[in-house]
Amino acid sequence: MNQSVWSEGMYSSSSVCLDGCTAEHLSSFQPSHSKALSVSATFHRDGESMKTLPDGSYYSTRDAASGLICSNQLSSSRDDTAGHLPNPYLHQDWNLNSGRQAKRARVENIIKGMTGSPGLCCSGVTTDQDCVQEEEETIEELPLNLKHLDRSGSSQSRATRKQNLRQLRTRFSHTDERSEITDRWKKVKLMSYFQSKPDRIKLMADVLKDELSRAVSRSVDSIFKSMPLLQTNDVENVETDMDLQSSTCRDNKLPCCGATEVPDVQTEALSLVLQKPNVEPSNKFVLQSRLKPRHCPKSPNTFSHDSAQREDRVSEKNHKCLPEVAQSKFEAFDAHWNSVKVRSKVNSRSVRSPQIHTVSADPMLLETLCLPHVKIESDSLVKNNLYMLNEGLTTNHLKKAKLMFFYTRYPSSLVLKMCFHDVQFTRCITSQLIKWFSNFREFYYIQMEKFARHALMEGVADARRLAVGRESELFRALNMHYNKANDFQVPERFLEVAEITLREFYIAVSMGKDRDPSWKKAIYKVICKLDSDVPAEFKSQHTG
DNA sequence: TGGCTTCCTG
DNA sequence: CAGGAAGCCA
Repeated sequence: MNQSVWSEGMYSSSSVCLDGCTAEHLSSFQPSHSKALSVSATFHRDGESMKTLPDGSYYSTRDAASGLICSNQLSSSRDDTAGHLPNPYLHQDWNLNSGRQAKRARVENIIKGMTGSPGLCCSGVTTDQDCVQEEEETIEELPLNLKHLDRSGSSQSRATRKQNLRQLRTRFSHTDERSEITDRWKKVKLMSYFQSKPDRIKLMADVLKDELSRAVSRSVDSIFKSMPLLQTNDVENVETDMDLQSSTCRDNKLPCCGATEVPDVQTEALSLVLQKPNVEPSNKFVLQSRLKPRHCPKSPNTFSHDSAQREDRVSEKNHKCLPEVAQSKFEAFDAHWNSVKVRSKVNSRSVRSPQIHTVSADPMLLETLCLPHVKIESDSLVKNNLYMLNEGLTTNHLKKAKLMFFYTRYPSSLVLKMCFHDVQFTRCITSQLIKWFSNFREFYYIQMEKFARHALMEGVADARRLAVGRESELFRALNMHYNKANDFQVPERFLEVAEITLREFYIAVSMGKDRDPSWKKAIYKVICKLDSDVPAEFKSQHTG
């Protein structure tokens, strides 16, 4: 469908171009007030102009010499060969070239379709006599005090007609929909009575345009109101995954991501959702969706009351292993260590967005509505939906990998594939995951060495006095790195492994093994044997 | 030789 | 966290 149909301007325009739509599209595109107001629309199939009927069926205009007026013909097809003055408010279906009677018949048919009143309209080709008779009948319905008015229909100026139309629009814009339509058409009939026949036709056409615009506008509104898929969850996903990253292509220098680096994360993410055509940035619908507040409940803290009590006990134990005096000194040591050992990390690198194959949560609806730009926008909003297949790793995957580290420091490729089966595994994806765990280990061992040296400096004489509890500084540092949100219950086994690692480092440093450049390898050998199985939850269907 | 790991750097 | 170099190992 022509995008202009959905632009702001459509609400005040009668131009309803449905080119590109199929009959199926239109059959579902029913105005919300179809009972009160039937709207015809035109689309094209194999070069043939098709028209819809109020009941949803459609037929070819080739076969129809008269009948429903094509809305876009109303607006775009104009031919003044009939000798009518051009009227910017009036565009008749001159293409059919059936003469004034046929034109009048079509107008009358529109009235029939919109009012549903058989008494108001002639079927098929109507003669002037028919319509004169109809007008006589209509006059009988007029209030008595109006009957005396001159019914010769002295021609009014077009300015007067416009004014009449404006008055109609103004006066009947806030009343009940159905009675409003009925009343409107009564007024139109009344107004038209005082005008010459050509002017009456023009007035009718003007009002028809107005009604058509109203109907389409209401239909669009109702359609948008009935689209739940672009609500909160999707917006939340957008915000969550704005900082998606995928360095996988860089690994192999493949252009698969098709991403040009831009400084702004959001810009990156949005630019990669799809190569969009020029989409109206002022699209009200998109704007509203983006502005919707996120109200996704944060995952509950999994720490139970029991575990909190246990932590309290552990906390006391840990305070014993790290003397209070050392607590204050540790900060100075930490600063010194960081300046000497820990390399400054530049983490401001903009994360990269993955290339994602997305399928809209409800593609059928969007396709049916012929809203290509809405579909594109919604694609950007539903990245985490059911049909997604990641070609890149997201921040959710990173978070999951960090949590996995609590169980396994040296995951095999098989384990990685089992835990990240929502990712299309390639060599570069595997490399990136392995690299992640390598980085995790690096941080882990750096922390271990730092705390081991600190303990040694503090005069801890026995490695058995070193313990790692949930309240220890070491654990806090690790937890901050791997479980920043602190919404994951770190397994007890990890604390045990961390304690073993700390003691290994302490022993190695205290024995002077660190003079050997490869002194850490022996520790690595020990630690790599302490991996646990990753829980089944990590291998379940959904990441995160 | 390819896969994996650590170390170093940004 | 990523990139790259270097080393180890089957």
